[in-house]
Amino acid sequence: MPDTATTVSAADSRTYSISELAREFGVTPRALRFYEDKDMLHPARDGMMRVYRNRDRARLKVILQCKRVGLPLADIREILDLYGMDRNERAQKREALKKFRQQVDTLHQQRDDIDAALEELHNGISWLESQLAIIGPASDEAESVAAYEQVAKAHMDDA
Amino acid sequence: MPDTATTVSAADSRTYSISELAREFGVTPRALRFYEDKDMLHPARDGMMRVYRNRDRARLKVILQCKRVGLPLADIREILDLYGMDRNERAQKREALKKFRQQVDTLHQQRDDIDAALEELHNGISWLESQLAIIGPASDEAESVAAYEQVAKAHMDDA
DNA sequence: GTTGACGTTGACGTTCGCGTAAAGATCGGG
DNA sequence: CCCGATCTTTACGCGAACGTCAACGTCAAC
Repeated sequence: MPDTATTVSAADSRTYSISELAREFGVTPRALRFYEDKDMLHPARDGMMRVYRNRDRARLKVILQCKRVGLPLADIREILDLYGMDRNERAQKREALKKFRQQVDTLHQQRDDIDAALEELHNGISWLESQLAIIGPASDEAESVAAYEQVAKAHMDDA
Repeated sequence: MPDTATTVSAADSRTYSISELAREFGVTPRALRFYEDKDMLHPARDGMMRVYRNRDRARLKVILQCKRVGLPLADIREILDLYGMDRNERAQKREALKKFRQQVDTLHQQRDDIDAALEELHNGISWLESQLAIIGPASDEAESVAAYEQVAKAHMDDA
């Protein structure tokens, strides 16, 4: 089964046009140019046109993985920079590891924020539900506004 | 204990200057003006100066609560608009309830995204750690780059 | 009188990650 | 020879939620 899969597997030394690579990863050519502008990719050139080799393809993969993980492009760039330093890749990896761990922390933080928000939301929801449960007693009286003021105050003062 | 607490409790009919109210809620005056510009607050005027009464204070409280919950200002504005309609507050509350439930869904979605990101991060971290565990065999050989390429490929192809 | 704290209204700047023209080069096909 | 597809660069737009001037008025205090 070598021939049929040739185009897909065989981690090869192909070259890619910008839109080829873009399609493969489900991004737009604009994104690739943008990453290049941010010094995250450095494709070769054939005349004017960008020529992506598998080095660039690998870097793009890293970029997109890091993006999925929520890292800002600036941080991703630093990580990629470290990978280019060739010599002391241990320091590089330690740096990347550091950033990853930081990102774990911030993600945990964000998750806690979301959980807190969800709690507040559930409070608000059950309050609204209780309000709606009171089928509508003296709702046509103009004092309903003042009533809201009162209830809202009681509700919010402990929040 | 009525006198001492007079300034704090006694849900009163005070008036607030913009910076008073801002300080009380830990936001900047600019934010309050911004909310007003977005028709979320409608303070009275004494000449040029904004005069906030407890109605506005309550609305601000709602705004900040909704913000904490992650609602965009546009949605918060709609919720506040509904509260102003006086008559049919049941429809209003149902609308708010709807938005709250929607927000619950999006927050759950975001949490799942974060969890997925955390998983990927943990994978990346343990990969980096394993790389660092190999105390550093032929790291001075120039082939370390190619080695990275290979390992990275193996790592990323299943991701 | 003048200083300083507070208020006002514009209006442009910021951050992020691209999208979206605009205007042109280059290439193969019909 | 022109068409359409694909590539290039430059550059402005966007959306969210304000920040940060600028330039000015107003007030009590010293």
